[in-house]
Amino acid sequence: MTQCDTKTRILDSAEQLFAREGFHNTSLRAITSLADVNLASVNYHFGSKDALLQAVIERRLLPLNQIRETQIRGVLAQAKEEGIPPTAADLLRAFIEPTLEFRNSSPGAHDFISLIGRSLSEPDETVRNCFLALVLPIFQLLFKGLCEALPQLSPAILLTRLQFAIGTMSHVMCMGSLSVFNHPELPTPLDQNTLIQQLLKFVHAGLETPE
Amino acid sequence: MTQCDTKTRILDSAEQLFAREGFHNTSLRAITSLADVNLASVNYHFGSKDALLQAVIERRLLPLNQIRETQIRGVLAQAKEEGIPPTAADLLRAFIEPTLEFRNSSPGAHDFISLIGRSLSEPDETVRNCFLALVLPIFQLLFKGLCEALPQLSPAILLTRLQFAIGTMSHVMCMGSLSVFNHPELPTPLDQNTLIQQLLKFVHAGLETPE
DNA sequence: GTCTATAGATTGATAGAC
DNA sequence: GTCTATCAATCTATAGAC
Repeated sequence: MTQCDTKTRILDSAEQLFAREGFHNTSLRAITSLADVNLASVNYHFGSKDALLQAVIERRLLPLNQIRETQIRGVLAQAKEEGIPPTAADLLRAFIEPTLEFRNSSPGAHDFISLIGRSLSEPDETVRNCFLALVLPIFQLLFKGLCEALPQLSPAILLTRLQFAIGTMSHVMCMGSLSVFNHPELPTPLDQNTLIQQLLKFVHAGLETPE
Repeated sequence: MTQCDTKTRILDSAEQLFAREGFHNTSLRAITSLADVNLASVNYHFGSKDALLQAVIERRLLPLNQIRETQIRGVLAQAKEEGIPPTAADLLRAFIEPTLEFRNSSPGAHDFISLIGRSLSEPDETVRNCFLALVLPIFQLLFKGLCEALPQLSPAILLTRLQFAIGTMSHVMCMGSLSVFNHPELPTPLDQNTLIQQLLKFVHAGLETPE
Protein backbone atom coordinates (compact mmCIF):
# COMPACT_ATOMS: atom_id res chain seq x y z
CA MET A 1 0.00 0.00 0.00
CA THR A 2 1.60 3.25 -1.12
CA GLN A 3 1.68 6.41 0.98
CA CYS A 4 -0.88 8.08 -1.23
CA ASP A 5 -3.33 5.24 -0.81
CA THR A 6 -3.05 5.27 2.96
CA LYS A 7 -3.49 9.03 3.24
CA THR A 8 -6.51 8.95 0.95
CA ARG A 9 -8.10 6.03 2.76
CA ILE A 10 -7.72 7.84 6.08
CA LEU A 11 -9.19 11.05 4.63
CA ASP A 12 -12.16 9.19 3.15
CA SER A 13 -12.93 7.33 6.35
CA ALA A 14 -12.48 10.38 8.54
CA GLU A 15 -14.76 12.41 6.29
CA GLN A 16 -17.49 9.81 6.52
CA LEU A 17 -17.27 9.36 10.28
CA PHE A 18 -16.85 13.05 11.16
CA ALA A 19 -19.96 13.78 9.08
CA ARG A 20 -22.12 10.93 10.35
CA GLU A 21 -21.01 10.63 13.99
CA GLY A 22 -19.50 14.02 14.74
CA PHE A 23 -15.88 14.99 15.31
CA HIS A 24 -15.68 14.38 19.05
CA ASN A 25 -17.72 11.22 18.81
CA THR A 26 -15.28 9.69 16.31
CA SER A 27 -12.13 7.97 17.56
CA LEU A 28 -8.96 7.50 15.60
CA ARG A 29 -9.47 3.77 16.09
CA ALA A 30 -12.83 3.94 14.34
CA ILE A 31 -11.22 5.79 11.44
CA THR A 32 -8.23 3.49 11.00
CA SER A 33 -10.44 0.45 11.42
CA LEU A 34 -12.82 1.62 8.66
CA ALA A 35 -9.89 2.62 6.46
CA ASP A 36 -8.17 -0.69 7.16
CA VAL A 37 -4.87 0.99 8.03
CA ASN A 38 -2.72 1.01 11.11
CA LEU A 39 -3.64 3.22 14.05
CA ALA A 40 -0.24 4.91 14.13
CA SER A 41 -0.46 5.97 10.50
CA VAL A 42 -2.82 8.84 11.31
CA ASN A 43 -0.28 10.59 13.47
CA TYR A 44 2.49 9.77 11.02
CA HIS A 45 0.69 11.33 8.04
CA PHE A 46 -1.28 14.13 9.72
CA GLY A 47 0.29 14.72 13.13
CA SER A 48 -2.90 14.85 15.18
CA LYS A 49 -6.64 14.39 15.11
CA ASP A 50 -7.18 18.15 14.78
CA ALA A 51 -4.81 18.35 11.84
CA LEU A 52 -6.63 15.44 10.22
CA LEU A 53 -9.90 17.36 10.42
CA GLN A 54 -8.25 20.38 8.85
CA ALA A 55 -6.96 18.18 6.02
CA VAL A 56 -10.41 16.63 5.50
CA ILE A 57 -11.99 20.06 5.18
CA GLU A 58 -9.29 21.60 3.00
CA ARG A 59 -9.18 18.71 0.55
CA ARG A 60 -12.62 19.49 -0.81
CA LEU A 61 -13.33 23.04 0.34
CA LEU A 62 -10.43 24.64 -1.52
CA PRO A 63 -11.56 23.27 -4.93
CA LEU A 64 -15.19 24.06 -4.11
CA ASN A 65 -14.28 27.64 -3.24
CA GLN A 66 -12.45 27.94 -6.55
CA ILE A 67 -15.62 26.94 -8.38
CA ARG A 68 -17.80 29.32 -6.38
CA GLU A 69 -15.40 32.21 -6.85
CA THR A 70 -15.22 31.64 -10.60
CA GLN A 71 -19.01 31.56 -10.84
CA ILE A 72 -19.47 34.75 -8.80
CA ARG A 73 -16.73 36.61 -10.67
CA GLY A 74 -18.38 35.48 -13.91
CA VAL A 75 -21.68 37.07 -12.89
CA LEU A 76 -19.92 40.28 -11.84
CA ALA A 77 -17.89 40.46 -15.06
CA GLN A 78 -20.92 39.88 -17.26
CA ALA A 79 -22.84 42.63 -15.48
CA LYS A 80 -19.94 45.05 -15.81
CA GLU A 81 -19.69 44.28 -19.51
CA GLU A 82 -23.38 45.03 -19.99
CA GLY A 83 -23.12 48.17 -17.90
CA ILE A 84 -25.85 47.04 -15.47
CA PRO A 85 -25.69 45.88 -11.84
CA PRO A 86 -25.61 42.11 -11.26
CA THR A 87 -28.88 40.53 -10.09
CA ALA A 88 -29.28 39.01 -6.65
CA ALA A 89 -30.75 35.86 -8.20
CA ASP A 90 -27.65 35.29 -10.36
CA LEU A 91 -25.27 35.88 -7.46
CA LEU A 92 -27.14 33.54 -5.14
CA ARG A 93 -27.27 30.84 -7.78
CA ALA A 94 -23.53 31.22 -8.42
CA PHE A 95 -22.88 30.54 -4.74
CA ILE A 96 -25.53 27.97 -3.87
CA GLU A 97 -25.86 25.79 -6.96
CA PRO A 98 -22.23 24.61 -7.15
CA THR A 99 -22.29 23.84 -3.42
CA LEU A 100 -25.30 21.57 -3.57
CA GLU A 101 -24.38 20.01 -6.90
CA PHE A 102 -20.96 19.25 -5.43
CA ARG A 103 -22.69 16.56 -3.37
CA ASN A 104 -23.05 14.35 -6.43
CA SER A 105 -19.47 14.82 -7.64
CA SER A 106 -18.10 11.84 -5.69
CA PRO A 107 -19.24 9.27 -3.14
CA GLY A 108 -17.65 11.06 -0.18
CA ALA A 109 -18.73 14.54 -1.25
CA HIS A 110 -22.18 14.03 0.22
CA ASP A 111 -20.71 13.41 3.65
CA PHE A 112 -18.42 16.37 3.20
CA ILE A 113 -21.29 18.73 2.44
CA SER A 114 -23.18 17.77 5.57
CA LEU A 115 -19.97 18.15 7.55
CA ILE A 116 -19.42 21.75 6.44
CA GLY A 117 -23.15 22.48 6.60
CA ARG A 118 -22.91 21.83 10.31
CA SER A 119 -19.64 23.72 10.75
CA LEU A 120 -21.17 27.17 11.25
CA SER A 121 -23.11 26.02 14.29
CA GLU A 122 -20.36 23.82 15.63
CA PRO A 123 -19.72 24.60 19.30
CA ASP A 124 -16.11 23.54 19.14
CA GLU A 125 -13.78 26.24 17.90
CA THR A 126 -11.38 23.75 16.37
CA VAL A 127 -13.98 22.81 13.79
CA ARG A 128 -15.72 26.15 13.38
CA ASN A 129 -12.68 28.37 12.98
CA CYS A 130 -11.02 26.03 10.51
CA PHE A 131 -14.11 26.30 8.36
CA LEU A 132 -14.80 30.02 8.85
CA ALA A 133 -11.32 31.10 7.80
CA LEU A 134 -11.66 29.30 4.48
CA VAL A 135 -15.16 30.60 3.76
CA LEU A 136 -14.81 34.24 4.79
CA PRO A 137 -13.17 35.50 1.55
CA ILE A 138 -15.85 34.02 -0.69
CA PHE A 139 -18.53 35.30 1.67
CA GLN A 140 -17.13 38.82 1.43
CA LEU A 141 -17.05 38.62 -2.36
CA LEU A 142 -20.68 37.54 -2.43
CA PHE A 143 -21.68 40.28 0.01
CA LYS A 144 -19.96 42.96 -2.06
CA GLY A 145 -21.76 41.78 -5.17
CA LEU A 146 -25.12 41.79 -3.42
CA CYS A 147 -24.54 45.36 -2.23
CA GLU A 148 -24.33 46.35 -5.90
CA ALA A 149 -27.35 44.25 -6.80
CA LEU A 150 -29.59 45.60 -4.04
CA PRO A 151 -28.51 49.21 -3.35
CA GLN A 152 -31.96 49.99 -1.90
CA LEU A 153 -31.13 47.85 1.15
CA SER A 154 -28.83 49.14 3.88
CA PRO A 155 -25.62 47.08 4.15
CA ALA A 156 -26.42 46.05 7.75
CA ILE A 157 -29.84 44.67 6.77
CA LEU A 158 -28.36 42.98 3.73
CA LEU A 159 -25.62 41.35 5.78
CA THR A 160 -28.19 40.02 8.23
CA ARG A 161 -30.33 38.62 5.46
CA LEU A 162 -27.37 37.07 3.73
CA GLN A 163 -26.62 35.26 6.97
CA PHE A 164 -30.21 34.05 7.03
CA ALA A 165 -29.68 32.71 3.52
CA ILE A 166 -26.46 30.97 4.56
CA GLY A 167 -28.32 29.47 7.51
CA THR A 168 -31.06 28.15 5.25
CA MET A 169 -28.51 26.67 2.88
CA SER A 170 -26.56 25.08 5.75
CA HIS A 171 -29.72 23.40 6.92
CA VAL A 172 -30.32 21.89 3.49
CA MET A 173 -26.70 20.77 3.35
CA CYS A 174 -27.06 18.96 6.67
CA MET A 175 -30.17 17.06 5.66
CA GLY A 176 -28.82 13.76 4.42
CA SER A 177 -32.36 12.66 3.74
CA LEU A 178 -34.39 15.33 1.96
CA SER A 179 -36.52 15.94 5.03
CA VAL A 180 -35.78 16.19 8.74
CA PHE A 181 -39.42 15.73 9.58
CA ASN A 182 -40.38 12.38 8.18
CA HIS A 183 -43.82 11.34 9.22
CA PRO A 184 -46.68 9.44 7.56
CA GLU A 185 -49.05 12.38 7.99
CA LEU A 186 -46.74 14.76 6.13
CA PRO A 187 -46.26 15.01 2.33
CA THR A 188 -43.41 13.18 0.59
CA PRO A 189 -40.22 15.28 0.27
CA LEU A 190 -39.32 16.83 -3.08
CA ASP A 191 -36.61 15.46 -5.35
CA GLN A 192 -33.10 16.92 -5.29
CA ASN A 193 -33.42 19.29 -8.27
CA THR A 194 -36.75 20.77 -7.23
CA LEU A 195 -35.33 21.20 -3.75
CA ILE A 196 -32.44 23.33 -5.04
CA GLN A 197 -34.74 25.44 -7.19
CA GLN A 198 -37.09 25.99 -4.25
CA LEU A 199 -34.18 26.93 -2.03
CA LEU A 200 -33.04 29.54 -4.53
CA LYS A 201 -36.57 30.97 -4.80
CA PHE A 202 -36.89 31.05 -1.01
CA VAL A 203 -33.69 32.89 -0.19
CA HIS A 204 -34.05 35.21 -3.18
CA ALA A 205 -37.53 36.29 -2.08
CA GLY A 206 -36.37 36.70 1.51
CA LEU A 207 -33.35 38.75 0.51
CA GLU A 208 -35.27 41.15 -1.75
CA THR A 209 -38.31 41.80 0.44
CA PRO A 210 -38.68 45.53 1.33
CA GLU A 211 -37.15 46.63 4.65
CA MET B 1 -27.84 21.01 50.17
CA THR B 2 -31.32 19.69 49.37
CA GLN B 3 -32.12 17.24 46.59
CA CYS B 4 -33.83 19.93 44.55
CA ASP B 5 -30.83 22.20 44.68
CA THR B 6 -28.46 19.52 43.50
CA LYS B 7 -30.65 18.43 40.60
CA THR B 8 -31.12 22.01 39.49
CA ARG B 9 -27.44 22.82 39.77
CA ILE B 10 -26.58 19.81 37.64
CA LEU B 11 -29.20 20.74 35.04
CA ASP B 12 -27.96 24.33 34.86
CA SER B 13 -24.33 23.34 34.46
CA ALA B 14 -25.08 20.60 31.93
CA GLU B 15 -27.19 23.00 29.89
CA GLN B 16 -24.40 25.52 29.76
CA LEU B 17 -21.67 23.05 28.86
CA PHE B 18 -23.70 21.00 26.36
CA ALA B 19 -24.56 24.25 24.58
CA ARG B 20 -21.08 25.79 24.60
CA GLU B 21 -18.84 22.73 24.24
CA GLY B 22 -21.13 20.12 22.71
CA PHE B 23 -22.59 16.98 24.25
CA HIS B 24 -19.77 14.57 23.46
CA ASN B 25 -17.13 17.11 24.31
CA THR B 26 -18.53 17.61 27.81
CA SER B 27 -17.56 15.18 30.58
CA LEU B 28 -19.60 14.45 33.66
CA ARG B 29 -16.65 15.67 35.68
CA ALA B 30 -16.77 19.04 33.97
CA ILE B 31 -20.47 19.29 34.80
CA THR B 32 -20.21 18.31 38.46
CA SER B 33 -17.16 20.50 38.90
CA LEU B 34 -19.00 23.56 37.53
CA ALA B 35 -22.11 22.70 39.55
CA ASP B 36 -19.97 22.14 42.64
CA VAL B 37 -21.62 18.80 43.37
CA ASN B 38 -20.31 15.27 43.71
CA LEU B 39 -19.52 13.25 40.60
CA ALA B 40 -21.71 10.33 41.69
CA SER B 41 -24.78 12.54 42.10
CA VAL B 42 -25.37 12.69 38.35
CA ASN B 43 -25.94 8.97 38.08
CA TYR B 44 -27.92 8.97 41.31
CA HIS B 45 -30.36 11.65 40.12
CA PHE B 46 -30.47 11.00 36.38
CA GLY B 47 -29.15 7.49 35.78
CA SER B 48 -26.81 8.26 32.89
CA LYS B 49 -25.32 11.03 30.77
CA ASP B 50 -27.89 10.40 28.02
CA ALA B 51 -30.76 10.67 30.50
CA LEU B 52 -29.28 13.91 31.81
CA LEU B 53 -29.36 15.38 28.31
CA GLN B 54 -32.99 14.35 27.95
CA ALA B 55 -33.81 16.05 31.26
CA VAL B 56 -31.97 19.21 30.20
CA ILE B 57 -33.98 19.42 27.00
CA GLU B 58 -37.35 18.55 28.51
CA ARG B 59 -37.06 21.00 31.39
CA ARG B 60 -37.35 24.01 29.11
CA LEU B 61 -38.75 22.61 25.86
CA LEU B 62 -42.02 21.37 27.37
CA PRO B 63 -42.96 24.83 28.74
CA LEU B 64 -41.77 26.52 25.54
CA ASN B 65 -43.90 24.18 23.45
CA GLN B 66 -46.89 25.04 25.62
CA ILE B 67 -46.39 28.73 24.86
CA ARG B 68 -45.95 28.12 21.14
CA GLU B 69 -49.00 25.88 20.97
CA THR B 70 -51.15 28.44 22.80
CA GLN B 71 -50.01 31.19 20.44
CA ILE B 72 -50.67 29.15 17.30
CA ARG B 73 -54.06 27.94 18.51
CA GLY B 74 -54.88 31.55 19.33
CA VAL B 75 -54.20 32.62 15.75
CA LEU B 76 -56.25 29.70 14.39
CA ALA B 77 -59.18 30.41 16.75
CA GLN B 78 -59.24 34.11 15.93
CA ALA B 79 -59.29 33.35 12.21
CA LYS B 80 -62.09 30.83 12.63
CA GLU B 81 -64.11 33.35 14.61
CA GLU B 82 -63.72 35.92 11.85
CA GLY B 83 -64.52 33.34 9.20
CA ILE B 84 -61.28 33.96 7.30
CA PRO B 85 -58.15 31.82 6.88
CA PRO B 86 -55.24 32.59 9.23
CA THR B 87 -52.35 34.53 7.73
CA ALA B 88 -48.92 33.02 7.24
CA ALA B 89 -47.35 36.04 8.92
CA ASP B 90 -49.39 35.55 12.11
CA LEU B 91 -48.65 31.82 12.24
CA LEU B 92 -44.93 32.31 11.74
CA ARG B 93 -44.81 35.00 14.39
CA ALA B 94 -46.70 32.76 16.82
CA PHE B 95 -44.02 30.10 16.39
CA ILE B 96 -40.84 32.13 16.05
CA GLU B 97 -41.29 35.10 18.39
CA PRO B 98 -41.81 33.13 21.63
CA THR B 99 -38.83 30.95 20.76
CA LEU B 100 -36.41 33.80 20.36
CA GLU B 101 -37.84 35.89 23.17
CA PHE B 102 -37.50 32.84 25.41
CA ARG B 103 -33.76 33.50 25.33
CA ASN B 104 -34.16 36.47 27.66
CA SER B 105 -36.45 34.68 30.12
CA SER B 106 -33.62 33.39 32.32
CA PRO B 107 -29.81 33.28 32.37
CA GLY B 108 -29.60 29.69 31.16
CA ALA B 109 -32.30 30.04 28.52
CA HIS B 110 -29.84 31.56 26.08
CA ASP B 111 -27.65 28.49 26.24
CA PHE B 112 -30.69 26.28 25.93
CA ILE B 113 -31.84 28.01 22.75
CA SER B 114 -28.50 27.52 21.05
CA LEU B 115 -28.51 23.90 22.18
CA ILE B 116 -31.84 23.13 20.55
CA GLY B 117 -31.01 25.34 17.56
CA ARG B 118 -28.22 22.91 16.83
CA SER B 119 -30.25 19.80 17.57
CA LEU B 120 -31.75 19.42 14.10
CA SER B 121 -28.35 19.07 12.50
CA GLU B 122 -26.88 17.03 15.31
CA PRO B 123 -25.20 13.91 13.89
CA ASP B 124 -25.74 11.89 17.02
CA GLU B 125 -29.16 10.28 17.23
CA THR B 126 -29.24 10.47 21.02
CA VAL B 127 -29.46 14.24 20.82
CA ARG B 128 -31.44 14.61 17.62
CA ASN B 129 -34.20 12.10 18.28
CA CYS B 130 -34.79 13.35 21.80
CA PHE B 131 -35.39 16.80 20.35
CA LEU B 132 -37.34 15.75 17.25
CA ALA B 133 -39.92 13.77 19.18
CA LEU B 134 -40.77 16.77 21.33
CA VAL B 135 -40.98 19.20 18.44
CA LEU B 136 -42.88 17.14 15.87
CA PRO B 137 -46.41 17.78 17.27
CA ILE B 138 -46.01 21.56 17.28
CA PHE B 139 -44.43 21.40 13.83
CA GLN B 140 -47.43 19.48 12.50
CA LEU B 141 -49.83 21.98 14.03
CA LEU B 142 -47.96 24.84 12.39
CA PHE B 143 -47.88 23.04 9.05
CA LYS B 144 -51.61 22.38 9.14
CA GLY B 145 -52.28 26.06 9.84
CA LEU B 146 -50.02 27.16 7.00
CA CYS B 147 -51.84 24.84 4.59
CA GLU B 148 -54.99 26.81 5.36
CA ALA B 149 -53.19 30.13 5.12
CA LEU B 150 -51.56 29.39 1.76
CA PRO B 151 -53.90 27.06 -0.18
CA GLN B 152 -52.35 28.18 -3.47
CA LEU B 153 -49.17 26.28 -2.60
CA SER B 154 -48.98 22.49 -2.91
CA PRO B 155 -48.44 20.79 0.47
CA ALA B 156 -45.13 19.27 -0.66
CA ILE B 157 -43.74 22.68 -1.64
CA LEU B 158 -45.07 24.23 1.53
CA LEU B 159 -43.50 21.54 3.70
CA THR B 160 -40.16 22.09 2.02
CA ARG B 161 -40.34 25.83 2.50
CA LEU B 162 -41.38 25.46 6.12
CA GLN B 163 -38.27 23.37 6.65
CA PHE B 164 -36.24 26.15 5.07
CA ALA B 165 -37.83 28.54 7.57
CA ILE B 166 -37.01 26.22 10.47
CA GLY B 167 -33.45 26.00 9.20
CA THR B 168 -33.14 29.77 9.06
CA MET B 169 -34.54 30.09 12.56
CA SER B 170 -32.22 27.38 13.89
CA HIS B 171 -29.28 29.28 12.50
CA VAL B 172 -30.32 32.44 14.33
CA MET B 173 -30.83 30.44 17.51
CA CYS B 174 -27.31 29.05 17.30
CA MET B 175 -25.66 32.41 16.86
CA GLY B 176 -24.66 33.42 20.38
CA SER B 177 -23.20 36.61 19.02
CA LEU B 178 -25.51 38.29 16.54
CA SER B 179 -23.19 37.52 13.63
CA VAL B 180 -21.18 34.47 12.62
CA PHE B 181 -19.13 36.52 10.24
CA ASN B 182 -17.47 39.18 12.32
CA HIS B 183 -14.96 41.15 10.37
CA PRO B 184 -13.83 44.79 10.33
CA GLU B 185 -14.77 45.18 6.66
CA LEU B 186 -18.36 44.07 7.28
CA PRO B 187 -21.20 46.19 8.78
CA THR B 188 -22.03 45.98 12.50
CA PRO B 189 -24.70 43.38 13.32
CA LEU B 190 -28.27 44.50 14.09
CA ASP B 191 -29.71 44.60 17.59
CA GLN B 192 -31.82 41.73 18.91
CA ASN B 193 -35.29 43.17 18.17
CA THR B 194 -34.51 44.25 14.64
CA LEU B 195 -32.98 40.85 14.05
CA ILE B 196 -36.22 39.06 15.00
CA GLN B 197 -38.31 41.39 12.85
CA GLN B 198 -35.97 40.87 9.90
CA LEU B 199 -36.10 37.11 10.40
CA LEU B 200 -39.90 37.16 10.30
CA LYS B 201 -39.89 39.27 7.12
CA PHE B 202 -37.33 36.97 5.52
CA VAL B 203 -39.08 33.66 6.11
CA HIS B 204 -42.50 35.15 5.38
CA ALA B 205 -41.37 36.44 1.99
CA GLY B 206 -39.67 33.14 1.22
CA LEU B 207 -42.70 31.12 2.20
CA GLU B 208 -45.16 33.14 0.13
CA THR B 209 -43.18 33.54 -3.07
CA PRO B 210 -44.99 32.00 -6.10
CA GLU B 211 -44.05 28.41 -7.02
C1' DG C 1 6.23 3.83 5.80
C1' DT C 2 4.29 0.37 8.48
C1' DC C 3 3.84 -2.14 12.39
C1' DT C 4 3.39 -3.70 17.68
C1' DA C 5 3.17 -2.33 22.08
C1' DT C 6 2.24 0.74 25.41
C1' DA C 7 2.38 5.01 27.96
C1' DG C 8 -0.46 8.36 30.22
C1' DA C 9 -4.60 10.58 30.69
C1' DT C 10 -9.63 10.62 30.75
C1' DT C 11 -13.96 8.65 30.39
C1' DG C 12 -18.92 6.86 32.28
C1' DA C 13 -20.49 4.25 35.79
C1' DT C 14 -20.74 1.87 40.39
C1' DA C 15 -19.87 -0.26 45.06
C1' DG C 16 -20.15 0.61 49.66
C1' DA C 17 -19.37 3.57 53.93
C1' DC C 18 -21.81 7.15 56.30
C1' DG D 1 -28.68 11.77 49.50
C1' DT D 2 -23.91 12.43 49.64
C1' DC D 3 -19.44 11.02 49.72
C1' DT D 4 -14.68 8.45 48.59
C1' DA D 5 -12.52 5.30 46.01
C1' DT D 6 -12.09 2.74 42.16
C1' DC D 7 -13.15 -0.29 38.12
C1' DA D 8 -12.99 -1.23 33.39
C1' DA D 9 -12.98 0.73 29.14
C1' DT D 10 -11.56 4.07 26.05
C1' DC D 11 -8.95 7.71 24.29
C1' DT D 12 -4.79 10.32 21.76
C1' DA D 13 -0.28 10.03 21.02
C1' DT D 14 4.39 8.03 20.81
C1' DA D 15 8.58 5.03 21.15
C1' DG D 16 11.11 1.80 18.81
C1' DA D 17 11.62 -2.61 15.95
C1' DC D 18 11.51 -3.80 11.14
